[in-house]
Amino acid sequence: MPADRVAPTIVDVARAAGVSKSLVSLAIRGDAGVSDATRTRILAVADDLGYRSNVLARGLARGRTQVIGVLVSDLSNPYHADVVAGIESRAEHAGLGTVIGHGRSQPEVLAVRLDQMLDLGVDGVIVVSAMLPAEALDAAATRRPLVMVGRPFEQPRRVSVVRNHDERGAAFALDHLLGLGHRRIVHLASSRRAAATARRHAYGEAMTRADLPATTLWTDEGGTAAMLAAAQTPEGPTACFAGNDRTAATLLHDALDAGLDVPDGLSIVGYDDAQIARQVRPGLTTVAQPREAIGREAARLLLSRIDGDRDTVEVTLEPSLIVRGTTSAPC
Amino acid sequence: MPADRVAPTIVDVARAAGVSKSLVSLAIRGDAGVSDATRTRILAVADDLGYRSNVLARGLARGRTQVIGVLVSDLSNPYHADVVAGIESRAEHAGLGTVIGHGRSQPEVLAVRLDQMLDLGVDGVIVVSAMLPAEALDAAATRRPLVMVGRPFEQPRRVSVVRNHDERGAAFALDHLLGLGHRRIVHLASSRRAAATARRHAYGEAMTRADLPATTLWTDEGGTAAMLAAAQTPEGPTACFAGNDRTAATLLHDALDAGLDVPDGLSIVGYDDAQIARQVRPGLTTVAQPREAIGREAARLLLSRIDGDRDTVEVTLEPSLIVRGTTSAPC
DNA sequence: AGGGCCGACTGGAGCGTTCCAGTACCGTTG
DNA sequence: CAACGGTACTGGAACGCTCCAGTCGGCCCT
Repeated sequence: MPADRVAPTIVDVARAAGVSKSLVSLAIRGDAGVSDATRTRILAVADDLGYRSNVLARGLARGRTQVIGVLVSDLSNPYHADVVAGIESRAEHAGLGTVIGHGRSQPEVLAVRLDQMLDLGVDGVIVVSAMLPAEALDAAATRRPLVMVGRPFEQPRRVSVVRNHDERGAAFALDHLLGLGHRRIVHLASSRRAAATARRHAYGEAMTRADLPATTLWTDEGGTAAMLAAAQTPEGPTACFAGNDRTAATLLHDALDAGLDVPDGLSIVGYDDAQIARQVRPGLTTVAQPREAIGREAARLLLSRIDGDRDTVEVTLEPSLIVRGTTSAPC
Repeated sequence: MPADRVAPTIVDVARAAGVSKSLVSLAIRGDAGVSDATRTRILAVADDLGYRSNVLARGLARGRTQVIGVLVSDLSNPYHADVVAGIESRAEHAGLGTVIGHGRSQPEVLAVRLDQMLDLGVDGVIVVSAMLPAEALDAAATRRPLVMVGRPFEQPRRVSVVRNHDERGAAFALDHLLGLGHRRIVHLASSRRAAATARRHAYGEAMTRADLPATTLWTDEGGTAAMLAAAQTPEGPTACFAGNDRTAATLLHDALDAGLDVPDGLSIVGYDDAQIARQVRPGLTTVAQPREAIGREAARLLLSRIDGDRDTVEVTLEPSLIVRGTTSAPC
């Protein structure tokens, strides 16, 4: 294909093959009702000319582009990357393309990107971000099917949700610590969003069930320092369940700096199995979300919505505990 | 806008405003030649009806979609995220949308995504990945303007390139070490790709210029261990210039494990200012690429190509040295 | 007063598809 | 042998927009 020649259209193929454009269209889409001989001839000619069907024109005529959009709030978050990989593999399997919109963790940018993707004609959208208000999600959902990954900020209507079971994950973490023999376990929280809140509640319930007092400290109120000071007293906590890995990693650094031994002086469990959990030393014991599975499930739900299913559902997937080096029996 | 009503078109707006669809089109695109009174009336009506211009139809009619595509090989790489942010800010400034295609570090997936984005009708593509063969890039470049970020695997024709000045960055690192008084400086290499090779050569030249012997060790040949063993002898190296931060971080871990003091027993400099450079302790001294600037520059080049500029150029941007805790004067 | 010009606006063709209502031809059947 | 049904194929309308060639007044100039 020489440079800069205008791309061949279906009519060029039709003319070259000596048939009508309608027949070329049918042949290319693999429709029945085209004789085998004609089909192979048409396909050969199309290939020969370097013909590529124009998605814009097809989208205009059919109202479908065979492309789904994925809106992520933070590209550099490996959690998002894994979810996206799951989405892509499922979409690809169904013969759909995927484009990604990047919101740079800014709600306004996120909203703009969402609109842009819908304008571009995607058949549906998966939102991997908890930063968008319910009204923006609902507005988008009136245009195209929409599935959201993670706990929504507020519960939108008309939107399916896929997320990990935060309560269960927190319970895993607490069972692990309790099983090791810890009794004085503190929760270090750093966010008041939905997922963090669920984890915090589950912590409280696990402690209550074990007949132990629950204490939550907040990082934005100096909780990390308070936690460390307490841990160095004889009656202080022997373990900490942090709301996420970043919080846990910071605590770990500060603890080591303060001369505390981890895990022997203080056990730490995080949540998310973020990249940092593998990079700190000792490696962080944490709760892992089934990220790719979450992505695949989200794509599955979206595809069924695109195929006309009108129900919006909520799916929770099971997380799992990953034991690394920051937990041991209290001494 | 009640749910599921079909989206209003330009004709609906025209009818409601009592003008022709052509005039609506002109008014909406801000074309001159529409009286102010009529324009405001049309815009009000459009807004009222919740009209959104159909990008597919516009793209079909104009041959332009006002959207550019960004192809990245690895979403979870923060370097890529920063470059993308730079691209987006420049594109947004020019009124263009951005969609991202994700290649999951697999050349075949990358190629498929590239085709898909072109099919979708993007006006141009920026490739942030060195994994695509020159022929795939050239093929894509015959369809739309294409700019690539980073050193191409092989040099494609018809493609503009934006990258950091690896030679200069390596020279910064070496100047820093030499300035501190180091004389026995080893290079630890882990890749034979273009950027790594440029850094290696620049290391060699800097050493030659300082009249010192150059030694390159390869990680895939046990270079890290050899490096550490040598560093513990009296006449061994006092500093190491690593080809990238991942290699440097591994060396740092292993050095600390082996009981070597960093920086006093061994100084280490990395390259890239990856996330990990900030996470290790002590923080890694490294060379930072101007990532956002690279993205903005790539977008600028692409926009000018889209506007009809036919020249393909190659732009190198200046990196900078970031001094953290892994370098000090030799003792 | 007539011609020319300019600003505001219109109608229709065209972009590359899909979809629908046909047509032509063939073999089967009563 | 005419009616019928089915298969293979065709032509044109439609999708929602842009673009181009006009039309229509009103104003200025000579």
